[in-house]
Amino acid sequence: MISMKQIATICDVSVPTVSKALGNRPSVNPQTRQRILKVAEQFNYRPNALIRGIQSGRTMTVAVACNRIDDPFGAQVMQGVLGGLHQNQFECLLFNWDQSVRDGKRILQIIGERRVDGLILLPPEQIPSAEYMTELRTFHRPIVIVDQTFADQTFNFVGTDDGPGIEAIVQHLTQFGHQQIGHLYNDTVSTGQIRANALTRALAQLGLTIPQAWSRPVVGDFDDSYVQATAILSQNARPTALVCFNDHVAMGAHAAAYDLGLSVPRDLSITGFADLPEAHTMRPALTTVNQNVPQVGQRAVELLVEKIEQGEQGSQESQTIRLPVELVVRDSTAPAPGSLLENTSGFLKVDEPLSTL
Amino acid sequence: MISMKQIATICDVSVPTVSKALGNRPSVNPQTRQRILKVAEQFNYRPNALIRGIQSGRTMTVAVACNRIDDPFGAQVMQGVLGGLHQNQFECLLFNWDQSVRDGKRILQIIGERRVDGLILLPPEQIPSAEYMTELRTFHRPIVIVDQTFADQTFNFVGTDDGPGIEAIVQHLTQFGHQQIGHLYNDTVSTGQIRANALTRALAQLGLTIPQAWSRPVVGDFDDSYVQATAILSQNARPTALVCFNDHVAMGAHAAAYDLGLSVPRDLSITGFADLPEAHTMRPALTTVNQNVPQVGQRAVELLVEKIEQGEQGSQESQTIRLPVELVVRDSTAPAPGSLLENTSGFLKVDEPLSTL
DNA sequence: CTGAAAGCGCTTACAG
DNA sequence: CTGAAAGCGCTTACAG
Repeated sequence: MISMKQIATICDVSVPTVSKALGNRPSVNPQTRQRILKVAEQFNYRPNALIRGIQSGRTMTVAVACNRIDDPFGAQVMQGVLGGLHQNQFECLLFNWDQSVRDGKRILQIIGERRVDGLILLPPEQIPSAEYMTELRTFHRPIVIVDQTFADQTFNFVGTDDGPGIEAIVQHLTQFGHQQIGHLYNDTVSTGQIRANALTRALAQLGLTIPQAWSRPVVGDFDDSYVQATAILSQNARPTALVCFNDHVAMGAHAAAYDLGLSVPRDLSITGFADLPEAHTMRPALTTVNQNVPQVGQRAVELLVEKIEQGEQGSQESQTIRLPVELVVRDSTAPAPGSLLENTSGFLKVDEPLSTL
Repeated sequence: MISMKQIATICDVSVPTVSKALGNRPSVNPQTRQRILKVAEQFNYRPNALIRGIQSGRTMTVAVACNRIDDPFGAQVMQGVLGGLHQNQFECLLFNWDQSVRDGKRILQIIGERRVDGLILLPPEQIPSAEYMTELRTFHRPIVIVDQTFADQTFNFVGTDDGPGIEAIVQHLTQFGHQQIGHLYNDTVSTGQIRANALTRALAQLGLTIPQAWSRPVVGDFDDSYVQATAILSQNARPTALVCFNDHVAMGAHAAAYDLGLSVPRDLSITGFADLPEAHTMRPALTTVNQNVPQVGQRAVELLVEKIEQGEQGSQESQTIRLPVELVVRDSTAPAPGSLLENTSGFLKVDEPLSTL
């Protein structure tokens, strides 16, 4: 690739003159500028962004660390992140955090060496290890964490307002006459804890509780929830509705019900959380809470860019942003078997948001 | 971030000495080295990778251009790509090609400015525009294109051996007694064309053809195929099996069948192509062809790295690599209604590869 | 073993 | 309007 020095030689001027001409600075003779521009064009000159990064102290690069890029939730976040970064002229350096840690390569070392301007952390599948947290602390540029909060949270955070989502689900199910409600929860992540608490609270207000036998933890996604749902649904006494931690857990529950010969939603209502594309494509389509996942990614970028631009003088306080949700009623929920409502509420089955919370 | 110069000042030595000490070069007094290492450690020194990139002409960065990162196929590729890059010590600069083009920002300009060592191109959803191709030609470093070939292909390519996959599907379906076969094809991409041709040919060898009424094009993914499948399945005479371009098209067909009250696989067998995670989680689980998608991504990286390391002297010929596939028989296919085989072949329903082609 | 010099590809004062 | 000089953070001969 041609350099300014080479252009300077060709045009018989000095490098600073080339720099000024190409940088559209005023004090250059129009004719000289033309000559220089023409040569640059001809040889397809590209300014070296690495140099610019060194000199300005701004690489216009944001690192994004994910666990698995093929996790549909993370992929949705990424779509928003990429959009936001693009709008702000930043580029995205993508890392698999687990992979680096597994190899004993410190991800923040790489990020530091590359002088990225900030870091977006996609939700780890589990509460991160102490090692992970310690490493985060050594990064002296803005960080935004997406979706999950950590115990001793002092990070910028963008996620979802989980509580109201669960409340909307409870309202929806109880309006359908469900009283026998089961729960597949994930208490290894903050969203799981919040949702579980919200569920218990919302049900309690209606005088309802979830029997131990119908409440089971899931950690992994599909396969694990398939096993746990099978365990719940194989009992003599079954719940009429199953509230699931997220859409993937709901898919596991759906598969378990299907394989047990149960009909969803006739025999069992199922709810998810997230509103991934699969919620729309599976059959029966999934009643779930829309988290507007790409929007979460977009906001994460906006917050990060704000922090980057504030630099050292900005308030060092970390911000927490939770985006609102909406219940999306589809076909995986129906009046409880035997309830008075049964066979009367088909009109509620629309594949669009019912309410904004 | 502390620099070598600052370390040099603190340790009262010259910058080259610091460089040698930190670079583990021999000719440094052990005591001097110790002093330097200690200070570096203490101030959390990180060598500036930008400088290294400039000096070595190798940024150890590969650009990956995708259309939508939240496309599950692309995400699976990415998982393999990230793994491969990590193994080879490269980092990944991720771009959304469409986004850049839409904004009139030339992606290769950015890539050029950042001096990436190579480019991996994830499959565009449609045959790329002339503009896209022209831009590609101006990039003078190795490029590997994944999954789709282009008309005037002279690029390095890693994808799937599509033909045998289709042949395996045909064999499987006809063994199940299917003679009335429908087809949802996508002839806007190279894989779609190859698969469609392979299907026609394989059926012809068995004396079978697909009636016009049962053959429909799909371009988009789920929604489009839902519409097309509904059109096919709403006719008086229905096929007993539907061969779908890929898993997402199969999901659309499955949803259409479900919504029409048809039972899969009793009334209709459906096959996909790819073996995305959804093929395993949907119900009935999808009979499909496993493309080993992450492996495709991994191979793409290996080929790219090879080309990068060869540099200018390597053969400039572009390579084409097609990975083998295997048929995965699950629950979306069954003996054709009315065929002699009906009710006799449950034993074939295993969620694992039947054969390696 | 150590450091002054030159260079990677630029930009930014500053002198002419 | 133009260019010599200094600097960004390094590395690599080379002289001492």
